[in-house]
Amino acid sequence: MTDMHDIRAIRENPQAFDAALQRRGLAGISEQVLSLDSERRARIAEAETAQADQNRASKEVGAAKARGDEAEFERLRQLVTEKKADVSRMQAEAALLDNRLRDLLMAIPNLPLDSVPEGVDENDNVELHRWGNPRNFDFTPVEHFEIAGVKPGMDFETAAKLSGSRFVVLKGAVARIHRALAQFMLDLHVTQHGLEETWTPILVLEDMMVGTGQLPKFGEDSYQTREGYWLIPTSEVTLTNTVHGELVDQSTLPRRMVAHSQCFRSEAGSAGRDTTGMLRQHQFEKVEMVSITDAESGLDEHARMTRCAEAVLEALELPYRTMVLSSGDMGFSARITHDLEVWLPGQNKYREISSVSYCGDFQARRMNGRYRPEGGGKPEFVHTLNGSGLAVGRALIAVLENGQQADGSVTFPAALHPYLGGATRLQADGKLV
RNA sequence: GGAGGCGUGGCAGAGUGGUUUAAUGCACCGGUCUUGAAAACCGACGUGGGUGGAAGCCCACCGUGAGUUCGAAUCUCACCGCCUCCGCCA
Repeated sequence: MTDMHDIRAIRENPQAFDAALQRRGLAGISEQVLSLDSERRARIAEAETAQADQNRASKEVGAAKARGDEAEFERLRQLVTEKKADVSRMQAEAALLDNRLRDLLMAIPNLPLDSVPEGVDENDNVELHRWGNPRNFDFTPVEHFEIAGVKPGMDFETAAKLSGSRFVVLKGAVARIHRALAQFMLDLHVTQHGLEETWTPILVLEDMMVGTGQLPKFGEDSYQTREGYWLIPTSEVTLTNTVHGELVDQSTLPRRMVAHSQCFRSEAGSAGRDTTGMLRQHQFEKVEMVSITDAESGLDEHARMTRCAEAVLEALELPYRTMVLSSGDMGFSARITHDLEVWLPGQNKYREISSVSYCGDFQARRMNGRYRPEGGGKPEFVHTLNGSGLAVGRALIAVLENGQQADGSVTFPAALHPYLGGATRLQADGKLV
């Protein structure tokens, strides 16, 4: 079976496994895992012994038939039939236990690294550093959807008519700024950070959602089509699963990719949260980075990817702080996560705009993505990382709120000017100039 | 939507009921040769699981799962995925 977790590691050090889960606020489960595991192995051993007997008898049957010994042939035939029943029964028992173990392990999240701060939720996240200083406003800054120049281009009413709540229609200048942001980010990562521009499907087979960890546990958070396709909640799903079932040469690592895609989330557990504005939508755009690396360079790659995301905010002159998530606030597949929180003057707080996670071999195990070490040797699981660079809708919010002026206009960071046809600001009447 | 085809090791590709312990080639690895390299030659070379100090031994795996059979990569059925042609369509 393909292990979702390293069963050998759990056998060798069940305390460490439980301790890691407890840091996530989960009960220790190694006892249950190991009892299933040892039971399963016992059944396997029995089944294999019986199978070996059957195989031996089967071979002798052929020989007896060949030399015309009918009596011996009949006797052995009988024996094989009996053994076969034994094997079949024992294998069924083993398979049952194997499936139960698999189901159990499938639902267990990745283990936090030791460096992850202990905590139960976002209040225990630890700030690593800040960049930039929030502006001093000589007026009271408002939220993005309240800015005079933004209002004509951000239409929640029409979107609600078309699609219900948590959707938006962007028009005119606002739509263009949104597009400009995505293009700018993509260009930055491709030309400055060496990531490979990638365009992927946004409908995927169920297996891919299992591979990155959305399934089987979090099906409620995503959308599925009548045909069985899943709409990706992030292009982490497609980019990471490019190595699904693959055995690649180590020399091709690291593989650094970036994609700009639509993302779809049902926000099932977010009722009542961020209901105004376009902070939390069912459909949004994101520029996503993914790295496929080997076991040795995973953590260095994490630092690098975090820098790639930070660089976007710095280029856009948006004040932010970099957090390391506490053990209780991390996502299912992550071993460690850096969140970038951008300053939103309208809310007077820092809000998540990027999340950069190192997943170790967790996702690779689920999708059986491996590499052949240089110089030969046994295949090893790749290590995977993903990070937003950045969420486009939230970047739009940040640019609008941080650039807002007393008269309801918005000034843009210089990096964006070329992407806006040279425009430097959004007037209070909604026009770009 | 209609019709047909295909799924074998990292890759390519044999194999249609029993010496398949899965041929062969390429790639990778070790070596010989060479000033060095290439070529050539020699050798090793699938994945997972169980067991065991170790060497080893055993089991499974030819998309997945059932079935037929003394015996299945090979036959049957279902499912999954891929491809081609036609139709429709950005």
